[in-house]
Amino acid sequence: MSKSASLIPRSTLQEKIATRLRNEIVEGFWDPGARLQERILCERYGVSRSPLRETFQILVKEGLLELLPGRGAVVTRPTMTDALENIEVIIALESMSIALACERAKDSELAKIESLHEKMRKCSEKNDVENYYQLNNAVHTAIVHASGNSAMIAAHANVQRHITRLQNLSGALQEITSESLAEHDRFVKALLERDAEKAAEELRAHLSITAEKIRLRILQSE
Amino acid sequence: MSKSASLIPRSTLQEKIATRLRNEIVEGFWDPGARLQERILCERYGVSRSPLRETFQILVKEGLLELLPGRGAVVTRPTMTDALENIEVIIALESMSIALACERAKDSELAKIESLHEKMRKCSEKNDVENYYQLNNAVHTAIVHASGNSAMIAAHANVQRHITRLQNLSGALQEITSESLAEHDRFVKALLERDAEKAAEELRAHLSITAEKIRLRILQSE
DNA sequence: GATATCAGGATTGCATGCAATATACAATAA
DNA sequence: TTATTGTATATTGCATGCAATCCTGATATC
Repeated sequence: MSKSASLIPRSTLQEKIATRLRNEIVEGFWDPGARLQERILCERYGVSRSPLRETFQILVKEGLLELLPGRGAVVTRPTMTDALENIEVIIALESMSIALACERAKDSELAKIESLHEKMRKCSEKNDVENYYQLNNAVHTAIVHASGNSAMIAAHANVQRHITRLQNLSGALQEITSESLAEHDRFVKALLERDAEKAAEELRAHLSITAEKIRLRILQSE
Repeated sequence: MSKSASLIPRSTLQEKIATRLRNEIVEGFWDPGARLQERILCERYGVSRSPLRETFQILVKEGLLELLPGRGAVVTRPTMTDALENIEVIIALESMSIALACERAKDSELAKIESLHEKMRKCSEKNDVENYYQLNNAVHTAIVHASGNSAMIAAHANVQRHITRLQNLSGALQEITSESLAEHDRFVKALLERDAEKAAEELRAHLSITAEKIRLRILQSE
């Protein structure tokens, strides 16, 4: 009990800055295209340039920043085309996840998903838009977690972040509709019955409709 | 033609270091678990600590390094369990990609894939293991590119890297077998016929066999 | 012999310094 | 006016400095 005194790892400065800056970008505090000057962020977060610049590299990898050599960091500008590409990746990851979840997830995990789904239904009945979105995302995330595959979870989180950001920036992509809820009903039911093929198909169908809506938006804006 | 003189962006030091260090880790020059001391790498690459430390953050995001606060950078130790998780993500991404490619890819792209496939067949006939692996990877990567989805391409590259690394570290995961080649034949044929459903199914079947082999290895080693 | 203690040096985390580049703006020319 | 040049300032890219922490190994203790 002597060798390593600090088994509880300290949290690093970059982690903290990354968390703050990431949230501020995803929530729209910094506009897409905005230039992030080092001096200003250093003052804002009360740190020096070294940990800040290391944080920049993290957020570049997350697709939230772009680094222009000699000109510093710029907030990326997510487009509807990006959203469509991301949704297609999400379809791939979530349909695989739900199939794996049917085979592997513990009953308690499935029960948890059902409970989130039911809460979401309540919100839809009360027309509680804010919580509806959050629970919607929570259901999808929970399904990926239920796959028990941490690489899948990481890949999904990376892509999900962009969708969330575009929802924040451009108003919600999805509305509360009875169709959407019915689709959720179907894939959750199949999941609870552990019918992998059906669950994957229903989830794919649900997400494809979102993808189709985005395609329409892209056509409109051209 | 005056405002921005440097439209051709300079390459940054971190990029160069990242490329070198990434290759060295993937190719096994630095052992898994090895501690990377800043001073040693600075001398090796002829740079100072600032750009090196920024590079560390990049490779952490790529899953090649781990940063232990106060103790610096350590090369990650990929396991067979990781490989299995990664293969499952690859199944998700590639089966979606091949379906999209059936719908969208240009004839020339499909022809390119066919040509890679045929080259691979030649290597298998000549028992040219080295090139067989490379072409095998090239076929899979080309299919993802043919999806025309850059988010998919990026996600796939991230995961593929780990598989490649584990192949380098632990000897090849796949051998040249007539079955494996026959599987390739089947999904390439379906792709050329633009039969999305069949192509996805055949590719999934092919990759699932790799996954199964990894599962066996995991069981053996326990 | 095994474990604990504790300097001393090495190494990291963060701050700062310096030169090169980019930006902003005023003066000038077309 | 609009475009162009020159210059001062701001900003970035990389190097270095300093204090806190970690590691090593020599000594002490059981």
